[in-house]
Amino acid sequence: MADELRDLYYHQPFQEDIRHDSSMVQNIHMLDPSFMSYTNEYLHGSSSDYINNSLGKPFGFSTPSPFSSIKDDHDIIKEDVDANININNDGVVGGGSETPVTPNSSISNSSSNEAAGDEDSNKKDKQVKDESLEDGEDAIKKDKAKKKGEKKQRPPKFAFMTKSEVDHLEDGYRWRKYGQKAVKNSPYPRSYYRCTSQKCQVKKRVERSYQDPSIVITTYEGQHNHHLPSTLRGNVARMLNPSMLTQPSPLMAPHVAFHQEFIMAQMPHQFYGHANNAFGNSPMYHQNLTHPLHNQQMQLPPHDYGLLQDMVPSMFNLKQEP
DNA sequence: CGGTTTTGACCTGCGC
DNA sequence: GCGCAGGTCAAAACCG
Repeated sequence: MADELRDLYYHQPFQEDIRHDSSMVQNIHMLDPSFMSYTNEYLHGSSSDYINNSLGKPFGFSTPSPFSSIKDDHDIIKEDVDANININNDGVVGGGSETPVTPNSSISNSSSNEAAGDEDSNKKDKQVKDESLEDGEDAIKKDKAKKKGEKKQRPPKFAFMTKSEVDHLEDGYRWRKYGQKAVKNSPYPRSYYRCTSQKCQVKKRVERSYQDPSIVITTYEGQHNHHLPSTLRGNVARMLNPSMLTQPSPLMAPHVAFHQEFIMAQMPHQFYGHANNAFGNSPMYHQNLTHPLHNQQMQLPPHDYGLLQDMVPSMFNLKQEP
């Protein structure tokens, strides 16, 4: 399993910056809670191992070419889903024995994160119940009782790193910042955002790597249950239009203030399965694709958009429509 | 004026 | 039980 997962999804736009370490790659998976603990451990600076191990190789890219390694979209999806099933059932990532073991073990971090997710989910539940029940306290008590008895499922998460001068990267959705916290061992704070759409509980965390301040780490949690805001939709769609892959994009214009490059991304099928996901519409991805430095390797045959097509199927469908 | 950001307080879980 | 860290709340400030 670990071998199968290896080399999938991992893009390596900065080969000069990111050292290969496939032994780490196989321990990472976007939808895997263990992976999240991994990212926490290695990116959030909660462990000294972050300092020792992650410099220059936090995600251990092992694939020379972003797309050449992607043999078949369907295979990837299948493997991805299978991996998630295993991960969710076992609670341990495949090849877990190779998961970095640190004083703050990934397991403990995972449980911590999971607890946080549970907490958050419970709060959401609380809010919903408070709205539906007149006796809010009873609802809270019930939730607390429920919380002790059973383990709630975490919403899927995935994280990626982007080289950017701006913290909050435009991804086509509207976000409201609801918190900011100082990150231990990091001079850079972590910001918490929530999708502004009603009933959409997608959240994201944004923080800057203190190892490389030019890198922004974005973690999405949940799945959008709505379409892109209409005002943004056109721009995003245009940005993701495959015909633009080898052409200058509006975002690539010289006047664009920031330069951001996609350093790492994993696209769990659950996320890019439909167009209305947080990542599939990310202009960051597009920018990476269109970056002059990467144009060569990013140029794709017109008939095969590979991962991009999988990420934003509706965009491709759109193109076919009159 | 409505939406967003800021920021200190609060809550929760975990490790010791 | 206590302290710490992560995450969230919510009032005030800010902004277009």
